[in-house]
Amino acid sequence: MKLQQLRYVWEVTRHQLNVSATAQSLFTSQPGISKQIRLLEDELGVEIFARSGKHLTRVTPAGEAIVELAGKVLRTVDDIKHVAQEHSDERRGSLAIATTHTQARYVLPGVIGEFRQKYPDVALHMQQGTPKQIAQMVSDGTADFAICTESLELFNDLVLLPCYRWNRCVLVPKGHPLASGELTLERVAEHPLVTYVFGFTGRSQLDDAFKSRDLTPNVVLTAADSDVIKTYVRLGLGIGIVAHMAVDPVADSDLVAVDASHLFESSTTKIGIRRGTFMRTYMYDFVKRLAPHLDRDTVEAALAAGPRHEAELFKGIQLPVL
Amino acid sequence: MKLQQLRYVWEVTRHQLNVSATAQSLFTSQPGISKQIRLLEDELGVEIFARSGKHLTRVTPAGEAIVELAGKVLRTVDDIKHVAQEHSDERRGSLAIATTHTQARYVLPGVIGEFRQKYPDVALHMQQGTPKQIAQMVSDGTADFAICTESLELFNDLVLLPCYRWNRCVLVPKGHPLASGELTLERVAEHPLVTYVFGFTGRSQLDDAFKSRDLTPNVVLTAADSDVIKTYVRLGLGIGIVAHMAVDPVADSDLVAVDASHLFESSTTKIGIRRGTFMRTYMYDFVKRLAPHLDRDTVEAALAAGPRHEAELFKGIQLPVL
DNA sequence: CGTAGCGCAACTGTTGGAGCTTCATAGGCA
DNA sequence: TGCCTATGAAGCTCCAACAGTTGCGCTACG
Repeated sequence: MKLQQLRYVWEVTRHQLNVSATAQSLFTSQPGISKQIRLLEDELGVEIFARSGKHLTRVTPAGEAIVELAGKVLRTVDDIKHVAQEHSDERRGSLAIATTHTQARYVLPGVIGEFRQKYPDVALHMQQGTPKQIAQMVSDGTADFAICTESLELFNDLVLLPCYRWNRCVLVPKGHPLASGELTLERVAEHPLVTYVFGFTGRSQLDDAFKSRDLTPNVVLTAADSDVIKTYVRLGLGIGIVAHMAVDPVADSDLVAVDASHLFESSTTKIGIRRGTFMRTYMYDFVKRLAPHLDRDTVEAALAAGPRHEAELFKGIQLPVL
Repeated sequence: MKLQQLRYVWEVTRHQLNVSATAQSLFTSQPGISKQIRLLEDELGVEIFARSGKHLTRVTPAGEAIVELAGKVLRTVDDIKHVAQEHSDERRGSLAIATTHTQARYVLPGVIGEFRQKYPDVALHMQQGTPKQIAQMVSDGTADFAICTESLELFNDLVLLPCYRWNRCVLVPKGHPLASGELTLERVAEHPLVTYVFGFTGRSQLDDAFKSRDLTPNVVLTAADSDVIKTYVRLGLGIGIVAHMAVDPVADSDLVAVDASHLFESSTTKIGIRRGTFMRTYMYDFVKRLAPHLDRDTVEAALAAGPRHEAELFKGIQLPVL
């Protein structure tokens, strides 16, 4: 058994069982991969992929387990590389962050700015996606950190560290009736709404609030992106409900942001890290810059805690509110 | 990075950094191993071993972490092989049991007899050692199961499953004053004792009992082996205190065994399994034969539970008493 | 001062990968 | 429904790289 073989098996499953595409992405030849996979199957005495004729159609039950373990091996190998790099040059390395638009655009710039200044030799990779994709990436080992508000709890190989809470505001054009007077859910529900897609940036809290008052909001447009929402508010399509931190007092001075923290439950943005990952020093530093209460000891304790047990660590902690 | 390189690094550390000895045990040449380790160190950019001249003297701090991760990789690779074998032939494989003399000699024969009958193609390996060695072997991956009464809790990568409780008895030659009359700690303390070495077969419970009554037992000989203890009792060196199950009504009919369960706390024998191991079907079966309350679901739940949390699973369970 | 034990160098057998060809399937289209 | 083409996997051969072997010299330690 060779690492190369495990890598091929893992990558082929990640490329929808398309060997040629896998070969291209790995800069090697298709026959090489086919051959190595065959060799591995021969050695193990089990078919990993089911074939119909010359096409790989699906992963066998044995293959499922093998692929998962192969992933574990590859991640551990990555950890070895990280450990080595940590000991040879602790300021050099790479950091892959998977996050949603709102975090990437409005929260992370400050943190990343400071971080780059301190660690100019750490290559930063930022990937955007849906909360589920983000969680998947970290679970896979494609990314180191998942930073978002939803869906992270779906993967129980992720340790979740609550970072900060945030509230919503209603965004209206200047002169809009909602710009003045007391803001109530009933008044909000009278207007067409532009807000986040379900599964994004605390959308469920929003729905819950309306439902608890038996109101049906008239959502005319949803987007995964606060900037898109603002654009349509400017067009007069409706009023926007966005995260408070997504409002820029200068760039958005043509709009009026009315605080809505009394209408909706606040949401908590968390950082998700795969359990068992080797954490570089600069990774701890990044987390601390994102959420000052998450110092190295706290994060280590959470990573060491058993599945579903890290929550207890944060019982008494007051999170910052953005 | 090659699996071979990781295997070499791991094996060299397990051979006290003696490359030549490692080469012999792996049936390869010393320069081959040296070369591969060099190559790995070059690739990682870190020294794994510190050298003085041409001798490997110790493992560097970076090396410590790398060796540990390499071990993890190798164990996962073994798991892959096990998975494959489970799917190709679920009745064939191997099972390595590490245990102490008392279990191997008096408890396991019955279980292993039945087991062999059902799984004739599973190669059984039994290794004896001190409880600490046993725990280390399972933690290493050298053995699958650790079966003993002590020290297993020292390794927190082991999941501990309580199997059965057992009591002690006092073993005396026929006609000995202790053979009749009520057995008390005070009377026992009047005689020279032959019993288990500390760290073996529930020795600590024994000491605790005497200490709680402010008695100092006169221990004249200790052994790791119930048979050795019996031999010296026969020689008249003193009275023996052994596990109840270590007394054979036929073979030991020349001695008198007086039940001492009212004098000493009962001990619990546990089975230790490394967290995250892939368990073959026949392994679950073995565990169930050893302790009927440990069915597959229970064991799986315990293996999935976080460190130090599996104990909760067994709160309400009444263990069999041997 | 002798020996255990490592590194170096030249050599060899093995093997992983490239390139081309062959073969099987899926899907489009009549 | 049947034919045809595009896609994609496997077989084969050649080559280059490399892991492992053998023999030898060197170093450290008892």
